[in-house]
Amino acid sequence: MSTAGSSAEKSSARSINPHISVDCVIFGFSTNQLKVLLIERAYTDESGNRHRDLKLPGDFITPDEHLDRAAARILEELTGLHDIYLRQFEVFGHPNRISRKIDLDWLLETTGLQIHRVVTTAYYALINISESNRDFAIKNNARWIHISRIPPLAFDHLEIIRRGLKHLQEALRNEPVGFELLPAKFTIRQLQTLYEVILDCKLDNRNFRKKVLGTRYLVQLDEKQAGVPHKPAYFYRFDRNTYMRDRKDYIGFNF
Amino acid sequence: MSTAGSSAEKSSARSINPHISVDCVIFGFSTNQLKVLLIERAYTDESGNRHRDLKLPGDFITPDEHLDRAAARILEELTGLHDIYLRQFEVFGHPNRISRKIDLDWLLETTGLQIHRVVTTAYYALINISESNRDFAIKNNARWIHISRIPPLAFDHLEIIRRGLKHLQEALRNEPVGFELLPAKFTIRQLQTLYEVILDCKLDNRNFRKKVLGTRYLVQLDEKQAGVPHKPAYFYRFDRNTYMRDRKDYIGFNF
DNA sequence: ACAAAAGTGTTTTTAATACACCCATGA
DNA sequence: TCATGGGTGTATTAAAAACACTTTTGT
Repeated sequence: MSTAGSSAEKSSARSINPHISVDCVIFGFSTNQLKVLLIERAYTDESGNRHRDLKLPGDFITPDEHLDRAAARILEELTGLHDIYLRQFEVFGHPNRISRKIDLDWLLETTGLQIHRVVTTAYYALINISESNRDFAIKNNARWIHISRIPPLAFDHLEIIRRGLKHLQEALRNEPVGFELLPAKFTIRQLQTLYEVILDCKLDNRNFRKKVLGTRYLVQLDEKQAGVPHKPAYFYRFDRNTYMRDRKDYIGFNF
Repeated sequence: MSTAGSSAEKSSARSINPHISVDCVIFGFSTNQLKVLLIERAYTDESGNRHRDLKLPGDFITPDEHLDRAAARILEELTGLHDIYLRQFEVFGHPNRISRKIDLDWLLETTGLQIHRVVTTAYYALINISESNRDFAIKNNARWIHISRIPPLAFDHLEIIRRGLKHLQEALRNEPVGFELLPAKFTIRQLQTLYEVILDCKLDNRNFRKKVLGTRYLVQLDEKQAGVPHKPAYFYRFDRNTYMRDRKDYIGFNF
C-alpha cells in the first residue's frame, strides 16, 4: 500500500479507510525503454535526518470508493490524465508487508494514524509518455524510472512492480495493449521494439511486419517520418473498431 | 465478501478485520459436470420468517492473517482438505456490493457488527470431488451445485463465480490445471470431457489424444478400467516433475 | 558515396484440423 | 451377437520460423 505524496496529506483531512489501499504501476515507453512512474517519498528517521526514497503512486480508498475509481483518481491526481488503460492485477495482503520502521514512521507522519496492516489492490496503467508529458505536468516529484534500474522502494513496491510487469507481458501476448504505450501515430519498428523490450526477446523484423500488417486494424497513414538520416518509415495507427469486430475468439490451448 | 456458516459464528468470538474478506470458488468435477461448492445460509427476515439461500465459502480475515492463508483456512475448515490448488484471481470492491437488506441483516446476525463495506479477495480452488468425498466429510451444509444451475446467491457471489470460471478457463488453456480436478488415475476420455465441459466446446478425440499423449508428462499405467461394458480404457497419471522440466516457455503472441 | 534504418518474398518446418474404422468388453 | 465407448493414422491446411538484399534518406 501507500499514499501518494500530496494525496497523503489530503488523506488525513478527508475520510479514509485505513485498511485498504490502491497502488498503481504506471508504465510508460520512451527512448525505446520501458519505464515506471515513481514518486519521491521523504521521511525523517529517528535521528531527525531527512531521507528520500521512491514509492508507487497509491492511496487509501475513501470509505465508499470503488477500487477502480480510486485507481483512476490516483492516476488523475498525479498526471491529470483520465480515460487511461488501467487494470487491476493482484492483491497484496501479506501481514508483514508493512513492517520496516521507515514505512511505519512514514505512515504515521503522513496520515497521523498508527497503521501496520494494509491490504492493497494493485493496478497497472499504460500511458504514452511523450503525449502526456507534452500536455500535462507531472506533479508530486514523480519520476520515470527504467524498469531494470529500480532502486530499493518503499513497502513491497518492488515486488508489486515485478508482478505488474508479468501481467503486462501476459496482456501484451493476448491483447493489443501495446498501442496504449505509443503515440497515436507510430512506426512498425517502434511497435516491434516495444514488444521486444517488454517481452525481453528478439523478433524477426520480416515476420513481425507480416504478422501485424496481416491484421486489418493497423492502418497506414499518408505521413512519413521526416528529418531522419535514413529511409523514412510510414506512420500507422491502431484502429480499435476494426479490432473489436475482427477479434478472433481464440480457442486453442497450450499446457 | 461473506462469512462461512460456522466460521461466521467463530468470527464474532475471535478477532476479525471486518473490512476485508476472502471468498473461495471451489470447483469440482464429477459425473462429467463442473460444480461449485456452496454453503447454505439461513437468515431471518423482518417478519421473523426464516429463509435459506446459498453463498460462497468465505470469511473475514483475522487482523494478521495472510490472504492466501485465510483462503486455505476457509477451505480446510469446510472440507478438511489442505495442499489444494488455490489461486487468488480478483478483488471485488464495489461499494454497493453489500446493499441488500438480507445481506446487511445476515452480517449483523452472524458477526454482531453493522457492516456495509467489505472488500473481498476471491480465490478459486480445484478439488477432486470423488477422492475428497471418500475421505473427508463435507460439513456446514455445503452442496455441490452444477455450474449452470446456480440459484440466486448472497451478495455478489454469482458474479464472483462467473469471473472465477473465466479465470479457470484461462488457466486451463495455459497450464495443466485440469488434473487437479481429476483423481490421481484417470482416462484420456475423462480428461477430454473435462476440457470440453470447462471450455464449453467439442474437441476431436483423435487430435486430443495426439496432443496430450505427445507430451511426456502423461504416463500410462498398467491398470485398465474394469467392469465397463465396452473396451476398457487405460488409466494415466500426470507426472508433475516431468512437466516442470519440459514446460516450454511459450513466447508466441496473439492479439 | 556512405551510413543507417526501412521495407520486401520465399522456403522450410511445425502445429492444427478434418476425417472413419476396428477393437475389447459386459450383458 | 450386439451395444458401447476405446483406440488408432493419414492427408490437408494454416501458421511460424528462418533467412538476405534493395531502397530511401541525411550528411
